[in-house]
Amino acid sequence: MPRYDAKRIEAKWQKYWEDNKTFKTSDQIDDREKMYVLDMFPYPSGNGLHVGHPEGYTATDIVCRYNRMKGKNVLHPMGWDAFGLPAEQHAIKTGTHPRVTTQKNIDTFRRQLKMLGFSYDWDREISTTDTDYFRWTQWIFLQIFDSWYDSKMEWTDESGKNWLGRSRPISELPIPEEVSKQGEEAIRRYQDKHRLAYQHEAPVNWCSELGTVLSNEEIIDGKSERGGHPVTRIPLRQWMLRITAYGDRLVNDLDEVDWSESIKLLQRNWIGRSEGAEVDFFIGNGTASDLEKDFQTWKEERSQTSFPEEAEEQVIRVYTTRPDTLFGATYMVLAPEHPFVDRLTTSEQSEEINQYRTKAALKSDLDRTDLAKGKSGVFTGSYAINPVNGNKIPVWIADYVLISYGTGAIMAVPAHDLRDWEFAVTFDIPITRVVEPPEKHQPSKEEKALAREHDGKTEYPFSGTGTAINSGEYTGLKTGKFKKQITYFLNKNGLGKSAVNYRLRDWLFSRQHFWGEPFPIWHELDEEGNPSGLMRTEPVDSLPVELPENFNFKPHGRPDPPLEEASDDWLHQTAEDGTKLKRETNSMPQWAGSCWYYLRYIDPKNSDFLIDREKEKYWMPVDLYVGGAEHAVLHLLYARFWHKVLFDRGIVSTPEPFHKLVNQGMILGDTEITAYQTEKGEWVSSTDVKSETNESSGKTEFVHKQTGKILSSMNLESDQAEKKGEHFVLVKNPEIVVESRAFKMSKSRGNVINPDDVVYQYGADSLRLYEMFMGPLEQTKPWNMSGVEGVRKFLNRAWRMITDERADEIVLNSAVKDVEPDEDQLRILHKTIKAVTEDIEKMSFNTSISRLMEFTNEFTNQDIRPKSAMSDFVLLVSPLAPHFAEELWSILGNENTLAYTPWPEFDESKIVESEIEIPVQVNGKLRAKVKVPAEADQATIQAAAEKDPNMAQHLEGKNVVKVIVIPGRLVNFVVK
RNA sequence: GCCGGAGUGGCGGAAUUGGCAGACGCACGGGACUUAAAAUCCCGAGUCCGUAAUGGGCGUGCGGGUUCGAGUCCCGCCUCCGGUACCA
Repeated sequence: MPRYDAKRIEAKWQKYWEDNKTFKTSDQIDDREKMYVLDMFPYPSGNGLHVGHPEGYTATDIVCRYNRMKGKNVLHPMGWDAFGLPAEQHAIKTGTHPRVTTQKNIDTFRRQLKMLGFSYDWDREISTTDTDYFRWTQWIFLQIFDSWYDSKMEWTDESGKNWLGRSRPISELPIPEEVSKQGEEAIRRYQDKHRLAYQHEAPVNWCSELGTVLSNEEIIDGKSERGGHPVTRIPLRQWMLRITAYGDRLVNDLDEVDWSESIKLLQRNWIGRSEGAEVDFFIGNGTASDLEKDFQTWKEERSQTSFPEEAEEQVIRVYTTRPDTLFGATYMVLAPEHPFVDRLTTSEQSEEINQYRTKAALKSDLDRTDLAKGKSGVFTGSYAINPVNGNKIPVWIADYVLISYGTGAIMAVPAHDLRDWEFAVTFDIPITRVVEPPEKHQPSKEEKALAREHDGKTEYPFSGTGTAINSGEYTGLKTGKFKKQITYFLNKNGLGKSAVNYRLRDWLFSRQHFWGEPFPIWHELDEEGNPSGLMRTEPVDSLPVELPENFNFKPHGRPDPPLEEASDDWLHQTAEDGTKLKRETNSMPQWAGSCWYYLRYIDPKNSDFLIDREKEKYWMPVDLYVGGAEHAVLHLLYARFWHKVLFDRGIVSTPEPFHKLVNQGMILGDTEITAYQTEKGEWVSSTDVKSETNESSGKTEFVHKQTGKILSSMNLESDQAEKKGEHFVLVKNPEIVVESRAFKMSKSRGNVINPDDVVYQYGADSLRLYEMFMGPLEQTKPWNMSGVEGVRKFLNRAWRMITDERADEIVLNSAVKDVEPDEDQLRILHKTIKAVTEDIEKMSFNTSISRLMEFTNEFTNQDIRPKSAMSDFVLLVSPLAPHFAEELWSILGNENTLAYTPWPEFDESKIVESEIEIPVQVNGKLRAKVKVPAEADQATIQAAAEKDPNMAQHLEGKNVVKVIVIPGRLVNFVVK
């Protein structure tokens, strides 16, 4: 009668753990080794938990439970990344305050997580929306606001490590004399320009129909996701964080962390560090006729002074990674948004230029991508002088040059840059070759694609390195050497300097939303009530700046933030000196709260500081961080950046926050078999079907490749299809190929698995076990409901191995006896302990479950099951199926939770077998197996193999050339 | 296009990092128990040839190579998944 009853057991132990605070981590630091295991905290959406969440959470839970039993002091917290758009959109629709919606969702998530039996210390729960939490988010923002980056500062941290570059208090920023001469306000503005948090006009996606600003994710094909309304890009005042200052350190410190190489590479590519030079090209005062003469004078002056920090009006500054190709620069290109465009445009060209600029401004990023096929641009009518050879070259504008990268202007070397080549060919601009490819060089695919016929010859661009030609005194130099020498020359003559650039842009840190952290910033207003551009910070002791109450969530229809409509007492204030102040009305992006939550868990209730110094030193860094790969770039980059600022400012002690990172793979829906039919019901092989996006409706359609007819798709049951050769085909019509694959879970596809249902039907331990048994943690895997049933059957079996299912009371199975295990049993037990231990250490949970299944299979066949072996087994399953294990542990006669019972140790000597079976091969093919003593030497093994009756026929009449014997492994006869 | 990851039975996946391919599980087939079903237990199973085996051939996306020996290493392709979009 007492079968394994997951529902009863799970409720019982969840209550026990909660009542006894079994997993509470003490506030006191002790001398045990620490282990900080962190999950990426979820955004509590209205849909509740999906099966992807428990995957990572189960993995970390196993690691935690295992390490507690190993005697470590484990910190394992959970919380909520609870600011975000959906709650605000819900508020606009219904008027319900986002706080209410959010609280409701959090309650659902918490209930669901508790139902799965994770060993979180719930006393440390935090939400980014708690005023007590975002008080410190704002405080950190003020630290960033109060910092400037001194890239030249050399310093040593507490551990004795040397660093170059550090964020320092803005009060330590050296003020140039010409600035301080202009007085207090000039100094303040100079400081504001150097802060790590600064303001900047940046384009936003404005949708006038919806009356709101949209994020990139809310735009599909240049139209709003909701309603399909047009979106335009308009400039708006925004907050930026100077993450590029940390570009080098964000790249370098990746060497210090234990992350997969592919994630590190992803980050490196995202940062996209490149080395090159900045060079000034002389343009004079607009369209001067004496350009060449003025150039000589300018060059003279420059050689006396040095390369100026900021370019003057009379030069175009460019960034290039190939200063060695300077002699081949035959034109220049400015981004359409470049501030010099107006000045450089001649009256004849102005109409064309303006048209082009208007067109470019309307283009979203996507349109620009569409335009990637082919180059467009307009000549400004003006010229610049190439500083190395004095050549007069035309200045163009083109949208293949981006205003946001480098200096927003390039020198174009068509012979050695594929984009410049394409542009020059299109507009018939001269091409000068200045690099000779290495002798055996063959043009690459891309280079071949751009071939042109010129003077009867086929010409290709060449973007590689080689030997300089047509480069004056530098001719004959190899590219690398040339770069060094020319950079030295440019620097000496004040014409250029070496420079580093990043693909990474400064972080756009403001959003035009209500449901986010307010900025602790006041703007000073002048007599007319307009912002003067000067700012004040909210005093630290009056943080947090809370969101206004009684707010009307309906959009006000302007691009500026919704908080502009907040009540006057929130929005305005008069300072003690009588200055009128207006609050910053942008809010922080959702990333803000997730940038430092791992710190707050360590000391969640501290009301004096964001984290206690000693606790931080004990617990940081996070030892294991598990989450989805979708955060591999942005979240991890932003959090690392904040952490480094806090490190520089002495608030945290480690340069990196997350030591080991693991990304769990996605869980797909159940495998679907799809077949295609014409309107008339004729089957069409999936190999003859292509999918297309319908232009007008935006929906995906299936089209017959040969006839172009629209097809319908239908899902089949698995017994309607079978494998034939490479493909699956219809059982009834094997000519027809069908598709068999698993898809991402989505509401629209209707293949979403709800964890609540799985727990209801099979229990939390089965869900946990199945998610781990599916395959390697980091891999993408399809869900399969009967797999859950499989692990459930395993739990049933293991339950029966220990208890007597047929008894009326819960009692031990009569086979379980208080006796010593025999030699075989000991070997199985110790082999299992060893394998499970090593697999958990490797986070190879799927194989550790296999081991436990093998153990169960072995021991259910035994008539006598020693109690000690059963106890060890229960301890081994406990991290994976904790409720199940706790219940069996108590049935085995133990009083307390097993959560802190020492992990079983294995004894290698108990594992070795006295006699082993060794495969015997002939020419690498398995022909026999022989039993030999485990420690048999080569000669003994070979003799045993030769004696084997099966071997005689294989060796008969053959000439044995060589015999390979690997003791303990195999024998291979090489014969002719 | 570029970057990254992956291709092993009907399916999910294992394989001391060069040494018995297919552990473990699902699905499937056969049997036992049962009046019957569920549950449970036992047996079978990569594939082809063969009456059978302790038989033989072929088998880790495809084509080559290195090696006594390759799922694993090297060279050249193909397919799928994920990321990214003119970064000078």
